[in-house]
Amino acid sequence: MVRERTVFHVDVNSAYLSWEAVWRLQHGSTLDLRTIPSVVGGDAESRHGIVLTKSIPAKKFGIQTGEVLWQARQKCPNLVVVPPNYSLYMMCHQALLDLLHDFSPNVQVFSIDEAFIEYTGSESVQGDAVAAAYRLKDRIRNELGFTVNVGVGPNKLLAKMAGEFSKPDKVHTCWPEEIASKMWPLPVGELFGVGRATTPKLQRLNIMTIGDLANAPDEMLARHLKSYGALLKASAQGQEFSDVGPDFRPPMKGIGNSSTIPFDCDTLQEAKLVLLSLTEMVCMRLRQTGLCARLVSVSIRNSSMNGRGHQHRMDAATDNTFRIYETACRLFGEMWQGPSEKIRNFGVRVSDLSLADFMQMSILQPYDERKKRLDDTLDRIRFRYGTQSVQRAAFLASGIAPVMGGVPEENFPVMSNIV
DNA sequence: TCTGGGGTCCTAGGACCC
DNA sequence: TCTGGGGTCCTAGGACCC
Repeated sequence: MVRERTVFHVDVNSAYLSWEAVWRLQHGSTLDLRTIPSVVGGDAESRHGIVLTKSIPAKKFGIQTGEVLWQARQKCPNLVVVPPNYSLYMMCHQALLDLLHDFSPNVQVFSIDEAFIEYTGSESVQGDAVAAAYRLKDRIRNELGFTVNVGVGPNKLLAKMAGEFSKPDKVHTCWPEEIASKMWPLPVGELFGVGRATTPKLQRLNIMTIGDLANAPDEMLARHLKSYGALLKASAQGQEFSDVGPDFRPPMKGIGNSSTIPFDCDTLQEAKLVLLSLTEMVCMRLRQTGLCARLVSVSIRNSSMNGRGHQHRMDAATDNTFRIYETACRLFGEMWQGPSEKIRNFGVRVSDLSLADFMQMSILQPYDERKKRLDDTLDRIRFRYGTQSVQRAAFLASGIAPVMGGVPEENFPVMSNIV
């Protein structure tokens, strides 16, 4: 049967852990991490000790993604914890992408381990959609060594929901006539868009399953969830109309980096170094994409895990590290209570972006050619020799990294265009 | 024993203008 | 003698995703 529209969703099973397992097997290990209770976890010493990905056996112990490692170990004393290796994951991501592009010209990357494929119109060449989904799944397993789930449906939402039905190494469909039997019995929290905060809200309204949500009165949803209620109800009914395609990527809205530092910061001097370090990374990425920003936001989280943020709209867009750093410092100064408040996490983010080519000259902040040259020089050195190859003198013996935050080698837009 | 990092979108209240 | 109302911008905060 040929459908009006057919979309695939491909999702790597326990991505980081699978990739780690495959790499180890290929490098002489006899132990397959996927077959034992194991997790990829951050470094507890530097206060990054959470579960990033769990194996299926680990899941059976009740271990959850995002959980702190010591809690996970309490649930499973024999838990094997391995550190993350992001460059390996980027390579695996690329390998998967290459294979998907070989399978179809219409691939939309959704995250490091997920992608959509528009299969509409491919039946005449590749045959029945479900059979093709099985071929794709098996080919990934045989050629790359890790398993995926492939969800098949009439739109991106249902394809994605289908991919979740059971794991690993599975193909599932969720066609319109299957929504009631396959999707509606699931707990409402399983629906894309229903998270930690909305689940209890819906449960209080006696909405326990996706089916309950699909049949809930509009007026009640609007009263408790505003416009989000109608969106979620439409999702529960399987309605979603966005396109698949690399061209459909929404333009980038902002660039930010944040970091939990290994110690609690309680001096202005240290705080400013952390802010500079983050600003270096943010601005490097900003200049790399040829953009300038007008809005600077700083966020902090203190030792009690309470967080807040401040933002400032500058008179003119800039990509200059020093200007953005100065703004960030001022914002921090405005919201920090002083040494009594110990800060564990800092974030710097820029938004309200515009093309650097059309950067406005501001009368208040005259364009500073020397600052621009310094930025360009540092960028070139760091691009060639690595981010740690040059550093500002203030960082020497500070114990604070001169450039902080990850550089995503690829931009992963969230499905903001869903609906 | 201690809780990551990268994003996007929506809402609400106050300021300000006409 | 009485105190409108709509629109937009700015800022903070919360929700969601992987």
